[in-house]
Amino acid sequence: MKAQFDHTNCDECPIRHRAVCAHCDVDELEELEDIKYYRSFEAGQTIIWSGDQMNFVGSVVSGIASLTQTMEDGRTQMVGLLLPSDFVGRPGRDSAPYDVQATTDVVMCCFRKKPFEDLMTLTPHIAHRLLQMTLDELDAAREWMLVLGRKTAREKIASLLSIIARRDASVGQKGMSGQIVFDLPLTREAMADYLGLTLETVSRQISALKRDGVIVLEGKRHVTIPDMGRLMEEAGDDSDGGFLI
Amino acid sequence: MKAQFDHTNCDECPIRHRAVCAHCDVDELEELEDIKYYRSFEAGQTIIWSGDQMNFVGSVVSGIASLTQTMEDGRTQMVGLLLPSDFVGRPGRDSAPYDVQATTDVVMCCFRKKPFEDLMTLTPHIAHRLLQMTLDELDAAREWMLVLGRKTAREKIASLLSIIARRDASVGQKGMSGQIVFDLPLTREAMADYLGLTLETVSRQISALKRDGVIVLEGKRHVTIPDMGRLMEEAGDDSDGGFLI
DNA sequence: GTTTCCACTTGATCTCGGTCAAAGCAGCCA
DNA sequence: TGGCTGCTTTGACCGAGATCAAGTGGAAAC
Repeated sequence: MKAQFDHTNCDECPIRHRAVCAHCDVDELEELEDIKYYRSFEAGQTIIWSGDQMNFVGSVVSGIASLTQTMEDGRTQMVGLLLPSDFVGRPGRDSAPYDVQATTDVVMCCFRKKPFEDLMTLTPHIAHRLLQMTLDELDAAREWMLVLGRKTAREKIASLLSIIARRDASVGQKGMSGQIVFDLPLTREAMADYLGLTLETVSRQISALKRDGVIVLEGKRHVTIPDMGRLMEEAGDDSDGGFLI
Repeated sequence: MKAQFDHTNCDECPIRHRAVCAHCDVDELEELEDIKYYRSFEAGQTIIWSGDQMNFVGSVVSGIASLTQTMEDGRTQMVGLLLPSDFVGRPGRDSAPYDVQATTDVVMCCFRKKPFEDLMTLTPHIAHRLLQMTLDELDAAREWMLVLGRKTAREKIASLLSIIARRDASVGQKGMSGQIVFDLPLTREAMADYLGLTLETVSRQISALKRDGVIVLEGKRHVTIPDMGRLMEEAGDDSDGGFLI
């Protein structure tokens, strides 16, 4: 598992064009290459515990990780979904503010924090890129606040499906009837934790969307979206939201 | 109103030690001073409309502003509260992702975006400080996701009160019985928009907290917290949360 | 083959917060 | 002084989603 990424050159990296190292020039990339190493995690494993010292930062290369906060009585809220190319860690901070968990098997490209921070002060490209990525995350978090605070259960499910579709999907039949097909990377419980619902409600609403023809389910995880516009309407988003079919 | 800040030197600025310009050295500060200007807004005024071109960035000097997202059918969610020293704007972005509104009368210290961005590429202090502030905002947004997704109405109110208390309060009687006293800067409706509730529910829960002695109200806005620990328990936060009385 | 397990579905009931409606209350203008 | 106007409180009722409780189905284990 680990070997499949070891010794990979950065310019062959599948996520490089979206990750923090995008737009780095050749010598910057070499510096990064010197301090990087890969780590693998199995589904369910906790990558970082809330409050832990974090001695590395890095990017998700494959798989899905999640950021979760938990109250003493066990109520949990997922506060972020990390897909390939997303950045993990806070340069300049010592301890993690929430748990990071591997939702599926995950491979990460890691940098020890100190050398990375040093590099960041020297290479404005990286600092700039990191600021842009952080601003994107902030926008995503705030968009999610609207979902959590004001949307109905059905709208929440539709919102989650369209977010996953947007980042994770492959287009099936091309052309005008461009269906979107993907596998849900989350259990019903994980979806519930992301959406601020119970898993029963998630299940019921998915059944309802299926009954109404908004989605097509094969098995429990394989989803087809016959009409992305319809799904976005169900999500309550402005008609297009910059989404490209 | 405007005149009271015009021509002020940065090193006399009341919010300077917390704002984006903190830790700048003298010549950096002079550069900022060259491109800064003040703008005032009245309570209720919209500072930036969602989707607008943003040609400036800046810091809140006094007053309170809020970031809000609105759905087509009118449901609105406040996604951020900007207190003095908080930064407004996204270097490197053209259009605003949400409305910025003056909740009270607001004075802002603005910089035209282009010169600020240029300055940022030259002065690592500012870029670094901005990244740190953005990471703080991200943490705050994610903490709020837990509030929106998993807390009860009573816990939501208690959470909001303790956040305002933390940043906005003055300590009354010093010593062991350190009461905390402040004026609510938000209407019941604005609180509801922040908490994902209706204004009626906000009103009822405030009445309940008052009845139970968690808070003391004089009039509708003046709040005394006799026991901050008690309030934080009601908010469902971990006992101390790093809060210092 | 069948047992077990786990993720999921479905049903019955309850409850918290939303909705609708009516006052209360302070500041403001005439 | 009196009536507006806008913010707030309070009450009565309702419903979306939570809770509690079976039941289903498919894949791995024996």
